[in-house]
Amino acid sequence: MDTGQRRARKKRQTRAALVRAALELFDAKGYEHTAVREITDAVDVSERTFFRYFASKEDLALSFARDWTDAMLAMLRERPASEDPLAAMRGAFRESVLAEAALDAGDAEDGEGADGVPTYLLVTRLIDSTPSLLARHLRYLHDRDDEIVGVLAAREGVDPAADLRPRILAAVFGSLIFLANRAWRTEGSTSVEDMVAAFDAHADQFTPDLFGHWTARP
Amino acid sequence: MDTGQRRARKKRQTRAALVRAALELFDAKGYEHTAVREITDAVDVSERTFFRYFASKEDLALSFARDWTDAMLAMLRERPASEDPLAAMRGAFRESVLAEAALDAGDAEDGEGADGVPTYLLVTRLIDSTPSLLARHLRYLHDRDDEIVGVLAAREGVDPAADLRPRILAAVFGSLIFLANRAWRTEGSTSVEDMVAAFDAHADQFTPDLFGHWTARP
DNA sequence: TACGGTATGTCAGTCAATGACACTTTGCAA
DNA sequence: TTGCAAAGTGTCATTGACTGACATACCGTA
Repeated sequence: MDTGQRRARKKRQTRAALVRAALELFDAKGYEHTAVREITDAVDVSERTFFRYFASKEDLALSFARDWTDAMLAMLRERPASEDPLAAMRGAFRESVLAEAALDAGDAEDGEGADGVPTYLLVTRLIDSTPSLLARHLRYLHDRDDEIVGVLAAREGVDPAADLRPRILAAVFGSLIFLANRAWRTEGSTSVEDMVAAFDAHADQFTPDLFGHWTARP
Repeated sequence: MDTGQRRARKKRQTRAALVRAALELFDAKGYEHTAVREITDAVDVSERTFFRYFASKEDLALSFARDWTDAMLAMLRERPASEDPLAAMRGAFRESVLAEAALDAGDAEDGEGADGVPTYLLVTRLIDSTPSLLARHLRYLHDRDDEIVGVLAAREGVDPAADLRPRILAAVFGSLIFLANRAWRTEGSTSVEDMVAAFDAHADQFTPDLFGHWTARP
């Protein structure tokens, strides 16, 4: 249906230019203080065009989160059945983060993001520091939880409507990602490997002694 | 500082009138299709006044959620130390929901909400069916998780910065509430007791067999 | 009663988002 | 090559949430 090459390429370019300009502006002056107008001026397209590419300003800011979630779900589906649910999610997380980071390094033609900062970090920081974006992002994750639940339930052969375990695990997973991300950024690292390590350290803490009364841990 | 009685009373009245009018309109025509203007017209105040009472339209819609969270936290703090964390949260949930429902029944001068529908149900339904509200609500809960974590950690004497158990439990708690709420509404009940029962049924499923591979449950 | 502070109204303006319509470019076929 | 239809874009007008500045009405108190 869309055999046209030049046309498709131009679209991709415009879209990429909008995202790039937007992220730079967001990083420089903050999300709230960046008007759509400024973004479109930087790329020299009309404001109307912006909204033909993105449903909203938030939509643009979260486009990376969407890509990552897609990747993570794809990885999760491919995990061997021998892994238990938690192990599968940990594996899927690791693989998807590394894959996205590689992609990012790939199309970083003249230095990533503003200067040397990987997009993954840029976007995470942006979301976590912008209340309205954080809200949208949480809802987005919440929406996609259903898919995670579906995959986990299928893997383990349980009924997701009656058995809450997949649902609970998905919720916990989301929390762990959030906390690990924040911890990672606090430590000031920009390496994706460190991010994955931070996640693993957090996931290690998710153990059965969560139930009953708690006693101090080693 | 504010000994004036008439003044304070009028403020409360205006605020209550705005909330009441808003909820009725939201219920009748939906959140998105209700303009702030319509709400203020119904109460006969200026649009500017609305924004002096509420930071945003969303702020008004979520004011009940705030009240409930306050109540739930207060209850949680009062739970006996003998209860393990999960039991304490279950108790706090039950008590706070029943308390808020009683409050609601109290000031429902001429029939609750639109007609006989308890505010708790009205608001829950509204949030769950309005994407932008759901987003804000999720962020709100996320923000207040810190407080829950603090209480749980203090109860059990663990360090919330190093020990993730309180955090994870708070996240799971949020999920359980959501799911129980939805299940309850699906069943068509408007009784708060049923809501509490639904929550308990869900919480019962949160057990240590969450770890490792899953086997079918009885 | 007069004063000071607080609640409210009015007005103008910003910004995100959407619909309607016109114009230009591109892909493809006669 | 020409010509047409679709896709992409621009322009304009409009709605609706929200904010700041300033004026006005109101209440509690000296």
